[in-house]
Amino acid sequence: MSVVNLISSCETCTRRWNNFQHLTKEELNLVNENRYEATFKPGEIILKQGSPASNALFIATGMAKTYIEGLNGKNFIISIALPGRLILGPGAYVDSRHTYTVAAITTVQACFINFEVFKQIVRINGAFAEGLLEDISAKSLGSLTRMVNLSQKKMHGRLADSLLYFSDVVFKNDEYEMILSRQELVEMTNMAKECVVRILKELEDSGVIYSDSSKIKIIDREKLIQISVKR
Amino acid sequence: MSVVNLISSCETCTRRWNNFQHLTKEELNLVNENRYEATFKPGEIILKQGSPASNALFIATGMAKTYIEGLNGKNFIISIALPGRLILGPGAYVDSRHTYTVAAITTVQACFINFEVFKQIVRINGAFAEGLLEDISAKSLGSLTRMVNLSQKKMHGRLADSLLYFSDVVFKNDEYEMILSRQELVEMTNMAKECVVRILKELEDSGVIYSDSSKIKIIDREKLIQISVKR
DNA sequence: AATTCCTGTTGATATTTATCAATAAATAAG
DNA sequence: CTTATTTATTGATAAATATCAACAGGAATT
Repeated sequence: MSVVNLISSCETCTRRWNNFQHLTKEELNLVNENRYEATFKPGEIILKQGSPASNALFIATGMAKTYIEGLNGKNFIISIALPGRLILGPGAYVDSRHTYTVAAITTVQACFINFEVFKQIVRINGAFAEGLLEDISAKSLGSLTRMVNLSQKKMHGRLADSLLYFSDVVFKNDEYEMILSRQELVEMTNMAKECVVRILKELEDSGVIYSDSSKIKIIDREKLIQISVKR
Repeated sequence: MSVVNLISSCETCTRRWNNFQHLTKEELNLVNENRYEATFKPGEIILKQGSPASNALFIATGMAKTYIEGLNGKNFIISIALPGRLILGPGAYVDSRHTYTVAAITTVQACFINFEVFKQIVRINGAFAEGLLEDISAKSLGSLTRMVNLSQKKMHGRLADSLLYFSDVVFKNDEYEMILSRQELVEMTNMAKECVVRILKELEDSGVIYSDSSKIKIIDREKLIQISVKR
C-alpha cells in the first residue's frame, strides 16, 4: 500500500478549507505536518459513527455521503461531503466521538488532520476560531432548517428539496447524475422507496423534471420550487 | 418603566453561564458593563426570529420556549430555555439574525449581553471560545439527534420523548406541571392536536403516566422509555 | 350572570404514507 | 455468457396520521 502524499502541502493546496487563510505560516506548517492522506473506493467507510474523533476530515477530490445510523438500522443521510469543506461532527467537541459515518460515493482522496493539533490552533488563533464558529453555525442553521422542512413538508416537498439540493449545492447545474440510489434517496427524504419511485415518475410525467434512472434534469425549476414550498 | 438591574453583577451571579468562568476579571467586567436586564410576562416575546442578533440572551429566572416560525404559520418548538444556559441561535454567526423566536412561558427575568462585545471576547480568549464551541456543538448534536428521532419515530415515540424531556431536562422530576398547551405539544412533537390528546389518554389508560390536564406524573418510566425507543 | 372566545376532547372520516407481493431491470458472481 | 443477487418498479392493500364536525369546559369580557 502506497502512503505517498498526493498533495504536496496545505500551503499550495487549491482545494483547502477557506478558514485556513487565517493561519500563520507556522500554524499552516503545523497542520501540514499533522496531515495524513488516504484514498477510498466507492462504498468504503471513511469515518465511522461512534469511533474516536481523532481527526478532522477534508475531501480533496470526490464525493462522500455523511449519515447517522439511526433506529432499527435505518440510516439518515445528513449531507453530501464535498471538496474544500470541513467535515467534523459536533461530537468532536462534545463526547470526542464521530457523530456520523462518512462513506465514499465516488473514489475519494481524503485529508485527515490531527484533531488535537486542530483544536490547539483554535485556542490560540481567534480569527481561525471565529471561522470555525461560522462554519459550525452554518451547519447547525442548516440542520434546524432541514428539521423544520422534514417535519412540516409532505413527501412531494421533501423530494423536491433533495432534487434542488443536488442542483444548487452539489452540482451547481440543472442537469446531473443522481449519485444516490433510490434507497439512499429514502434515507435523505424520509420516505418509503416505493414512494420515491412513484413521485419521481409523477414529476417526470408532469414535465417538471426529466429522469432517466440515474440522470436528472430539472426542466421547470419554478414549478419544482413551488412544489418544495407548497407541499 | 423601571430599568434598575435586579442582578448586581456577573461576577456574583449564581445562575451565570458556566463558560464565564474562563473570563478574566476585566473581561467579565466588560460583559457586565454591556449587560441589560428586562422582565417579561408570560406570552411576551423576548427575541424575534429574523431580527438582528445584536445580543446574546441568558435567562436569570423563569422559563421560555424557543421556536422556529415555519411554513404556513406553523411553529416548531426547539427547546425550553432555562436559567444558566446561553441562548444564541446559529444565525448570529451566519447572517446576524435571530434564528428562532424566544417567548416567555412564565415570568422571565432576562439578561442581554451585547453580541459585539461577546464576539470580541471570543476572539481574544481561547478557553472561552472553546467553551462556546462546546456549547454550540452540544446544541447541534442535540438537533441532529432530534431530527433523526422526529423522522424515524412514530407518534407514540415522539410524544414519549417530549414527556421524558420535561422530566429529565426541564424539571428533573418524574412529576411536573405541563407548562405547554396541547397546541404547543403539537409544535414539539409534530403531531395533530387530536392525536396528542388521544395518545396522552392512551398512556394514562395503560398506566404509564398519570395526567390531570396540566399535571403529568411518570408512573412507569421503563415502559415510557420502551415506547420512546420502539415506536 | 350572560356572552364570547379559546382550548381541549371525542367520534367519524379522509388523506397520506408505508407495507406487501409480484415482476422487471440492473449488477455482481461464477 | 449465464446464473445469482440486489435494486427498481408497479399495483393492491394496510397502517398511520390528519382533518372535520360537534360539543364541553374555562377564562376573559361585557
